[in-house]
Amino acid sequence: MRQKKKSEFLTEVELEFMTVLWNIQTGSVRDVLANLEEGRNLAYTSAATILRILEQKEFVISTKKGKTFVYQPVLTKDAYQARSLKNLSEKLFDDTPASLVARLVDDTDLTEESLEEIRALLDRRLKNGSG
Amino acid sequence: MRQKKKSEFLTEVELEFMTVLWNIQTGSVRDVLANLEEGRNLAYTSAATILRILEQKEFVISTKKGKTFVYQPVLTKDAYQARSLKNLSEKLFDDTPASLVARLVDDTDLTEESLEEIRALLDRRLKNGSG
DNA sequence: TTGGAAAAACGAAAGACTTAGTATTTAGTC
DNA sequence: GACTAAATACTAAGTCTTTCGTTTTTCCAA
Repeated sequence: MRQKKKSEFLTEVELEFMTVLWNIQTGSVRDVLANLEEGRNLAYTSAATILRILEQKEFVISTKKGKTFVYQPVLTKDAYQARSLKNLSEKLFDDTPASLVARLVDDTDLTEESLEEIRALLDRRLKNGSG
Repeated sequence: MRQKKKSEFLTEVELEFMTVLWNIQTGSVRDVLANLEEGRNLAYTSAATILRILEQKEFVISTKKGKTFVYQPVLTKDAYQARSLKNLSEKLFDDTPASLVARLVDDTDLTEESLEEIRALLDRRLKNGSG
């Protein structure tokens, strides 16, 4: 027997939709549909269903403008990024963020610039303490 | 005959099982079951099913020892970590690893030690070039 | 050689995800 | 107030995930 757990994370399609909403900030079903990537042919009703589900899961809220619902993210992209990273770190990196960064700089083909950039922001963070 | 689409990523339970296998390196259904976290009560047949699915998806291979199958990861943990990070970076960080690290050091409560450690390995990586 | 225990094979059930069709409601127009 | 176009609500099909029960196979010991 499996109890319904409050889903903390977005499914694939949900993330796709939230990404659009994070970009356009606010929009109707048609707006979101129009901002999906080229070649994505999704029925209007499918998009409406996804948005309704996102509202059920409290990732977005809607307000009625005329006869149209306008959707807006509740969770910021930054917050969801942080949540996802925390989860990945816990589940796959033994809750050791340093090892996550190690894997990132070892196995992804990062440019020298990216590496410098990363170090620079670490330096800033270490100087400004607050930790 | 349509062959089943093999997914590139592990589901929740699959990851749980792979984590055990990455630890013990090789093991039977009973071995894996015994190494799940305390309090996880899963039927033998459930564990067997998960391992069968993992084999179907080619995350593990099995060899027969007497009447028992012994399972072994095909994909290393390192490789799967890299794959997951690449995916997260693409899907949620606009394919910009630096912004991923930025989020990590900004929003996760990292200890000073973690930060130092991360910078240290960046320094090593920058000195040893190899990029 | 056969009986029994352990393992594997098979598949079912419940829920979640994705997609979309049909039905109903609604805002504005005449 | 009735009509119409557009939006929302409802529902369903098909697949995947997670769990586990039932049936079949397999090895070994008596």
